Amino acid sequence: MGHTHTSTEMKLAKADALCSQKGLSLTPLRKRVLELLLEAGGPVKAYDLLAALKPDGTAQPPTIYRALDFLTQAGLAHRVEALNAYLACVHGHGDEIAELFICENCGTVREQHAPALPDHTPEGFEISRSVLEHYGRCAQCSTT
Amino acid sequence: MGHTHTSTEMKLAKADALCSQKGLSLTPLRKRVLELLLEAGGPVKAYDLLAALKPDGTAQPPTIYRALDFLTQAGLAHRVEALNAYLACVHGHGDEIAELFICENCGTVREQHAPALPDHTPEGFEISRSVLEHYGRCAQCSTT
DNA sequence: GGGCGTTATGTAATAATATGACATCACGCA
DNA sequence: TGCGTGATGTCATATTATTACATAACGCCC
Ligand SMILES: [Zn+2]
Ligand SMILES: [Zn+2]
Ligand SMILES: [Zn+2]
Ligand SMILES: [Zn+2]
Repeated sequence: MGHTHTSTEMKLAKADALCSQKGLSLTPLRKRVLELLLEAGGPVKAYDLLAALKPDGTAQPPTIYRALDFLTQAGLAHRVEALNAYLACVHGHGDEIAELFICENCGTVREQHAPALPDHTPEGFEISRSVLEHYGRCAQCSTT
Repeated sequence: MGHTHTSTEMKLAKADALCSQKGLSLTPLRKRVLELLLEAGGPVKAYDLLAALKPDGTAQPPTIYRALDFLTQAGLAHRVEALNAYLACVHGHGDEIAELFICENCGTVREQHAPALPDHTPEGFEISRSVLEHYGRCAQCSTT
């Protein structure tokens, strides 16, 4: 059994624990979608996930969008806004939020934490959600 | 003649100047789209712009997407990724990039500058474009 | 065990957003 | 004038996402 597979299983187990702790139910369908995201190791489009769920094409869009909504709400995945794609979250976030560095050459995404309150937030503005995405070339791709 | 109108005209004149300086041509169509964005004073959807361009519904999508591409390339407008909407840029950016604070209650957007190189950028990552959007409640809407 | 509310899923239809491909037009320039 | 280039017009289609309603699964009370 390869390393990736084992790692995926561990992450799924962690997700299970996190969900039951929060009173959320990580159903087989939702878990399967998270597994697909983890296996992909990068951003995946909703319709690609849909096709992977049911290769015969019988799964309908709401199936995948509902699962993705759940996962993003639960903090187990992020939506990459400028790609219309979804990404498994690689580490729980507390107060901090996700900041993504997306390589346009090789497609890899590096996820980091960023402070919930950016510098120079306008006086009185209450942030409920932030989108922090940087596009460019990763170190690997820059040198070639 | 009201203040808003005058201000829009001034901004259009500035845009004209900026374009000729850069060797870009702010054609009537492109200028009209920018004018619509300026008049709206906030994010507008592509198909709404399209409808405004030709209320009889004869304008086709590529018309508006091409104009928006031009305006965003020229730095005269921004795409608000998480809204699928477009926004006139209220001030030229040099090296700095746009950071948007979007009120989900009243729809107003506050645009600020942010440094092109965020803290903790991964070693060697070359950023070509960043998306910085914060959603929440503005000061006005927080107090009510 | 039988009703019953709640949550999750299945399914069909459609809406909303965006692009590709090719024709035509306008304009500067040899 | 003829040509090359950039801009626009137009038709078709692709991609992304939601609404609405039916069904299923499950716990809970009786
Ligand atoms: Zn994350
Ligand atoms: Zn790369
Ligand atoms: Zn701007
Ligand atoms: Zn507000």
